[in-house]
Amino acid sequence: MSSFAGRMKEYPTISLDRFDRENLHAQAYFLSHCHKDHMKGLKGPLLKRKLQFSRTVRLYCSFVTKELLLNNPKYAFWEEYTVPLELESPTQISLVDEASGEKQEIVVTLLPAGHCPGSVMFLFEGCHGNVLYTGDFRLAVGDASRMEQLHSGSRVKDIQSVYLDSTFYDPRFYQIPSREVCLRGIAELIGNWISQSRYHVVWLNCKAAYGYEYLFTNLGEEFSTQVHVNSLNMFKKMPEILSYVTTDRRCQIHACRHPKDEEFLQGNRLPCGSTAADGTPLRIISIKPSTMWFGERTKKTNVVIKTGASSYRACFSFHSSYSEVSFLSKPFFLLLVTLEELTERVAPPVAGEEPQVASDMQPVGLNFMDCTESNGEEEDDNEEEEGQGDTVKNKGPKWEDFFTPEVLSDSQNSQSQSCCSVRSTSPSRATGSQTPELFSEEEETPDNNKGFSLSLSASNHSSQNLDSHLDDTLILHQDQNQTSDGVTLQSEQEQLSASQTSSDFDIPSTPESKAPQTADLLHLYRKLASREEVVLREEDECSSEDL
DNA sequence: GCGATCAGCT
DNA sequence: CACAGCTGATCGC
Repeated sequence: MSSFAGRMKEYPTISLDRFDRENLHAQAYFLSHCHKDHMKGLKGPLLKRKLQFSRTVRLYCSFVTKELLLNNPKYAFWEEYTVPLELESPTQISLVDEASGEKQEIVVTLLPAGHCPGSVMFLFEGCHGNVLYTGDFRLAVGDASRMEQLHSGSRVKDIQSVYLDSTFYDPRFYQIPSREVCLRGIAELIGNWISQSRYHVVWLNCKAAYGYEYLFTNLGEEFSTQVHVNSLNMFKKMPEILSYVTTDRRCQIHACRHPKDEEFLQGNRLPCGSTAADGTPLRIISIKPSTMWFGERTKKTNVVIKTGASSYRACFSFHSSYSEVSFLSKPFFLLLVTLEELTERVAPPVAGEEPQVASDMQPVGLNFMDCTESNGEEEDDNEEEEGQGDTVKNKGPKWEDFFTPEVLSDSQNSQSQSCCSVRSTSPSRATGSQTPELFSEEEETPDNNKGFSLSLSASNHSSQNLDSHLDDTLILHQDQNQTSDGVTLQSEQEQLSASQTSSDFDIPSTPESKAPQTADLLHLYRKLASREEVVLREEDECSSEDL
């Protein structure tokens, strides 16, 4: 369940994915996707009442999310207060303090999150800096690098904080087979089964949540059929899904549900009650989509596993794996703090006081490059993200692509949409520097507004069985990384790139590479921090389109 | 009766 | 192996 409290330190007057408690006072609401654990308080009577008295408070989400939301009668009262936004199109929103009339402008951009239908990430740009709230997401390596809105020209935007779905942000979940691979495995199993006779049917044991639809559409397409589901209502305005689902039970692929579906299966019935046509018993297999992951060094395993005489488990994940998360977050990487602290810091920090670092902070992601099996052939079949793999290894670090002082497109680009010209509280930014203060100046207090923070928040889905460092929010503090423990120092050598844009920060791991030595990293970081040139690829310098 | 919370289950 | 979300018990209002 998501444990994100709903607010970001930079913009505490807006609430995301939480609608209870303090969030009742928000000036604008954002819903990343339509999963219940991100809708806490959304049907609360207090909130409903507040809306009726407000002229300015609105809920912003994608069109699809609005549709799914309003499909549930309990949320129907949101109809007139919900503003759907197009993907990837920056929209200015006024945050109004209705008591004082005070107004603040903020620009929000919705980015596809790949978690479930309608799911988005929110990029906010305003006078308190740029922040990215990912919500839950499943993005493959390379996806984020293709998102124009995260870039200014050829550079990654200066993003102050990333509020990140950390569900699988643990090395244990190093790799989760890609959607394509999982789909292929499932389709093969289904194909082999349903081709045997019309009485051979498949039951997809899916949970009551949005997110399996792409499975239905792809299988529907592959087998020229429709998938039986309980209801079509929510999809009535989504033809691209609607055409692949049906309430007609006479099909071979089912994803219908019933509270007692396991019992039904025992009795050789499908959850919809179907049992036999013209007296011939059905031959039913069940496939349960569930997350399967592979460690850094784990050999590949089949994405479909037989768990019983007629039951299977198939790999399926709504969330990005550790490596996918790492690649996404890398450019923004710096600080980890607990969510509790983050919340505290919504209030002014105590001057001169060191923010408290989570005691269980881990050097996340340190062993990346070391990964992979040794026989070089599995890269390709394992869908390793479009074979960028081999283009990377001999290239120099591209860390500076994101963080060199020269890079500065931001002041021209994103600023133009912001309400304030330049941050006054952040001198280095005021001058246009995007250098993350890897070695923060001593005199600076760990101010909220300064430096980067990677807030692993939004969810502690996996906290139950994992070590505490995974519990919801972790922020990696910039002041930690000069220590020799390697904290955060993992990132830069993966910034290798030979790809088309300098901002292609999503690079698959390189089989031959070794984990960097701490000493080397320190050396490199010191150079970077002192703005020495480390490796520079001229051709990728800012292009004129920035302007 | 309703909401919030939690254990249990899947 | 998780997740998302239900059901049902309990408690407070």
